[in-house]
Amino acid sequence: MADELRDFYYHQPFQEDIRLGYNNLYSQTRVGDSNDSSTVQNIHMLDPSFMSYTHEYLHGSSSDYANSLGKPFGFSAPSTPSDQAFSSIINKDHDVKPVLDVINNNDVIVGGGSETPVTPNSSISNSSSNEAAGDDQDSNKNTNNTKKDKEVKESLEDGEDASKKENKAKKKEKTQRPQKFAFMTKSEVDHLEDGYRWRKYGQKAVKNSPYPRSYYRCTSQKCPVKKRVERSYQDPSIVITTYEGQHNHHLPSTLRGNVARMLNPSMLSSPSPLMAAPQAFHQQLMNMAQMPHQFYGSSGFGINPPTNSSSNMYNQNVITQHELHQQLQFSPDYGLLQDMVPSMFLKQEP
DNA sequence: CGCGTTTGACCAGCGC
DNA sequence: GCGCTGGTCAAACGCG
Repeated sequence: MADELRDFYYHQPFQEDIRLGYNNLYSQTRVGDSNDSSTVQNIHMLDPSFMSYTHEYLHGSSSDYANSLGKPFGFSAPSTPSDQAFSSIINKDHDVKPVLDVINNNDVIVGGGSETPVTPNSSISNSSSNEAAGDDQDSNKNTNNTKKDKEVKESLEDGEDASKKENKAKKKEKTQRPQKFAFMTKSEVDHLEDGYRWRKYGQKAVKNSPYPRSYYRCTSQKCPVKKRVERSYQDPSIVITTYEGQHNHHLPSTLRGNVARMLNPSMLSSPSPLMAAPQAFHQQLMNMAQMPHQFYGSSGFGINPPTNSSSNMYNQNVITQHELHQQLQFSPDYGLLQDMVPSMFLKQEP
């Protein structure tokens, strides 16, 4: 995994946030960099299906929600003895925390923020949302921005050869941009059950980490989805999972039952707004991801957007819980938003 | 026997 | 060109 991505992970406090209904379901949208005036824009949740799936993991779901997304979730199989344990795992032991949308066609999301990496070798680069991140096959090459910029610059200066280079670069960009979605999970289990079947095809030692990284491929025929799983060396209780690509098939029927059972709302102790308005929730997430400024600034919630390149939303763009509650109460989506607003935006009141 | 894991080898990209 | 690193391959192996 990229140093910058890893560093980004490692600098996110993994908060045990029980204030919010959706434990640790954060939309982390770091914006800007102290040395880069270009803020990260067009932030996406990347793979809506996975996003919803993650959410379902934590809080259950209705098949209507899945269907509304056009995704093949048709849970119908009967329960099995393992259901209970599975459910227990999901509901209690695993706090899933979507970290960031790494790549989505035109945008790279790994924001530098004003926090600089602690790791000396690391380089949370100024991941401006320009073409410089185009060759990011592995979300780990944002540090190449300058190089790429230079390349492009030279291309512009060198005539025909230059245009060839440029075309090559563009081609490269287009061909190597699989969707990726990374998140952290607090779990003792490395490979988390997610309803799909995976075959491990590799394992590598991770630089500067005692924990290896495992590579998995979806076992369904012609399904391009891969995932990488590694454990944080700073906090071994955290598993970092990176999904790449989108499933082009249904959930394995043998597993759907378990998942369905696990996600049965009746098993949940507390009702979730998602149950009532899953579509709205999903839309909110997508909106929040794509237009963070609206949520931080112009939404009327009083959350100020990053005003300059050195803004750090973790420190500066926060409001108190009291303020938030006051403001959200006037929103028709209060319940949803209450649960959605990342706790990191909330300044703890004394 | 089928399926999944393990693990050393291999390859490509990148920096020096 | 060389070495390093991340990612993948594929044969061997284990398990039910």
